[in-house]
Amino acid sequence: MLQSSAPLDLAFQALADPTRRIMVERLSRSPASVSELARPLDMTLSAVVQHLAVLEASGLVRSEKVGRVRTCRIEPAALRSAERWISERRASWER
Amino acid sequence: MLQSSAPLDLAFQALADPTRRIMVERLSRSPASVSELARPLDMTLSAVVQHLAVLEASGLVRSEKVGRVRTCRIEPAALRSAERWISERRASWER
DNA sequence: TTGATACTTAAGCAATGACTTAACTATCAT
DNA sequence: ATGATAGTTAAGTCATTGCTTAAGTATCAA
Repeated sequence: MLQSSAPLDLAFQALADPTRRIMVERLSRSPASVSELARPLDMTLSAVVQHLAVLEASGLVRSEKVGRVRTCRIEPAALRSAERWISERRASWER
Repeated sequence: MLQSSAPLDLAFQALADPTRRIMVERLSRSPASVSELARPLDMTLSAVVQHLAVLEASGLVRSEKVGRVRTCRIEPAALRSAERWISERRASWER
C-alpha cells in the first residue's frame, strides 16, 4: 500500500481499532465530549485525542469546540459508504 | 491497540488495504487462482500471497490447493459480520 | 487572580505493515 | 528427465501505528 488514503481506506482503517469502534458506538447513541469518550477507555486522554484525530480524518466523526469542551458526533455519510461497499460485494457473490 | 485480533479487527484491517479490496472484489464475482488475483496488481506474486494470507487470517477468504493451483473464494460470514456491525450503529444513530 | 478543568501538541519508542529480492518446492507437459 | 508453471518462505527495509510522558494553552468558577 504505502500511503493511499482513499476514503474507504481511511474508513476501514479507522474501524479496525477496537478503541475507535467503542468511540463510534458511543457516538452512535449521542454526541459526547472528549472526556466522556475517554471515560471507559484504559488509556491517557492524549491517546484518545489521537484516536479522535484518526476518526475525524476518516470522515466518520466530526467535532466542534465550544468553550473548553469539544463535542463529537457521528458523520453518517462515511459509515454509509463503508456499508455500501460491503453490500455491493454481497450483491455480487449472492448472484 | 498493540495486538488485539478480535474478528472485527481483522476484518476491517483486511478491508483497509486497497489491494486487498481489489482481491475481494474479484473474488466476489467468482473464485480465482492466486495468479489470477495477481494479474491486475502491480506488485510481486510474493506480495499478493502475503495479502492473501491476511485475507485468510481475517476469515474473509478461504482457499484450497489442487495440484499446483490454489483456488481462492469469498467466505461470506466474515463480510456479513462487518456489515452487521455498521448497520447496527446506523440503527442506533438513526433513532 | 487562582486553581481546577478540558483539552492540545510534541517527542520518543516498540511493534506492525507493506513491500522487495532471493532461493525453494512442488506439479504438469513434452 | 527438462523446463516451464504456480506458488511458498525467509530475510531485510522503511514507513506507519498506538501508545506514553511531559509540557503546554485556553476556559470557567469562585
